[in-house]
Amino acid sequence: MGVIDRKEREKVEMKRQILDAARSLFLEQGFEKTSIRNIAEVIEYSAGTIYLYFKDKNEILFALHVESFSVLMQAMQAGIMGETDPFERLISLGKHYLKYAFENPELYDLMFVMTAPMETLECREEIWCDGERAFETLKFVVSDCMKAGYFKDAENETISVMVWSLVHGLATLHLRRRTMIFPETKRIKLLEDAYVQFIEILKTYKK
Amino acid sequence: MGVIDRKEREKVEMKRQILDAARSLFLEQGFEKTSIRNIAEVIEYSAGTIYLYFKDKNEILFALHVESFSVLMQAMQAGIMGETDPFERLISLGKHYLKYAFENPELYDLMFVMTAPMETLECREEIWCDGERAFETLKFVVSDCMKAGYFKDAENETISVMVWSLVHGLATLHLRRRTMIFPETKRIKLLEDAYVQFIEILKTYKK
DNA sequence: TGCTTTTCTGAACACCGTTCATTTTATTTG
DNA sequence: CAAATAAAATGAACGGTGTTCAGAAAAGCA
Repeated sequence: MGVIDRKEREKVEMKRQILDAARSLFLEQGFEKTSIRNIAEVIEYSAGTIYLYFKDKNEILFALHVESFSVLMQAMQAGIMGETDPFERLISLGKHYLKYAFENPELYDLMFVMTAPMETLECREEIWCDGERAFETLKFVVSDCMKAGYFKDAENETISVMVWSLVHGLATLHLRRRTMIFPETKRIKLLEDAYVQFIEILKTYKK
Repeated sequence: MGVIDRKEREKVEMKRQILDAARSLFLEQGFEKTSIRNIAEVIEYSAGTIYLYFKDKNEILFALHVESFSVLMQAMQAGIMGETDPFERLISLGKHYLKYAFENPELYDLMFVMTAPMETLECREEIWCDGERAFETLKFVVSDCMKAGYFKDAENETISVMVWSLVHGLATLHLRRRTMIFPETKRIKLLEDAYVQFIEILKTYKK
């Protein structure tokens, strides 16, 4: 029967509609202020229908989180491919990561700050594969840097966590409004400078 | 009239009761799951009464945020006073900051991650003084390090933002469950190693 | 066409933050 | 002390939330 195939397609299509509506509402008015009823209204279905396609609101967040990772991964890959020198690759990787965070604040939040998507994973007893893949990419680049003599003989994973923490820290301090203490016009510059400075210091730590 | 003095004391006392109840509920079951009605129940008043002492829920969060900063500032001061060498002070400052974050995850969240307290400030058109004071402390220590020849001739503020971002990144990646990708037994060690490694790299960046 | 299965709805539930008329309590005045 | 006034506390109500589920509507099959 081609019917069940079509039904399957329709189910996927409906999930798409829900996610598209959810994403657009989230980006427009934030997560907190977006309700299931809002999403239902946009796709012109009743609120109850949403629950035939997603277990709960967290599962919608989680699905968007997965989507967003594929975009970030592309950006990161672009960052790597644009350079040949290992250390330049690391610099570019970080820049692309930060660029993604600043250009997609709500999505970055979903991927690396909100606890809701992690709760979905935990109750499914699954692993955070998307995060792991992104981190593996970083480790890969760090590994090449080490082969080129950078980072003396530190542990790859230690260096990678350090780099990740730094860029994540820069991103979240800003996205969660803690750069309020700096003049508005200088905030971005200060964060960029801090990143450049960090890279500069890293560069000098060679064998 | 001694009456209005007493009334004033009673008002302060009531605010204390509310904040104590709120803090204990928050630490116990998180912010999201604590309602005004919950708080009211603990102090054995009706929910409406809370609003005679605090404008809204955000203002309660903000008050706790202020409280928490005074504890963090003490911890940071202790970190500085425990050492005499400028660079050792910086190391200790960071350690105490991280210790506070890991020992008081909910409060750290309130101080540096949640947007609610910042919104209270923004609609009051005030400055985030508490954050500023903490950052000034860091800048002070960095300044002493620079006088001792560290950080070549980088900008104090740039270095300070970098250090803050790194420790904040370490803290939030963990508190918001993004260290799930590492084996549970090694998470803390990895974060500590990353901090030590960062310090080690910083140390070598001298004039 | 009638029967079954799938899909969808919308009312209901138990919450939430917040407001406000009303009642209770405390203070001041005659 | 009693009456009048002022302050504090209540609890119902409002409009919202996520979520569930009996019953209605639509689709697929005989």
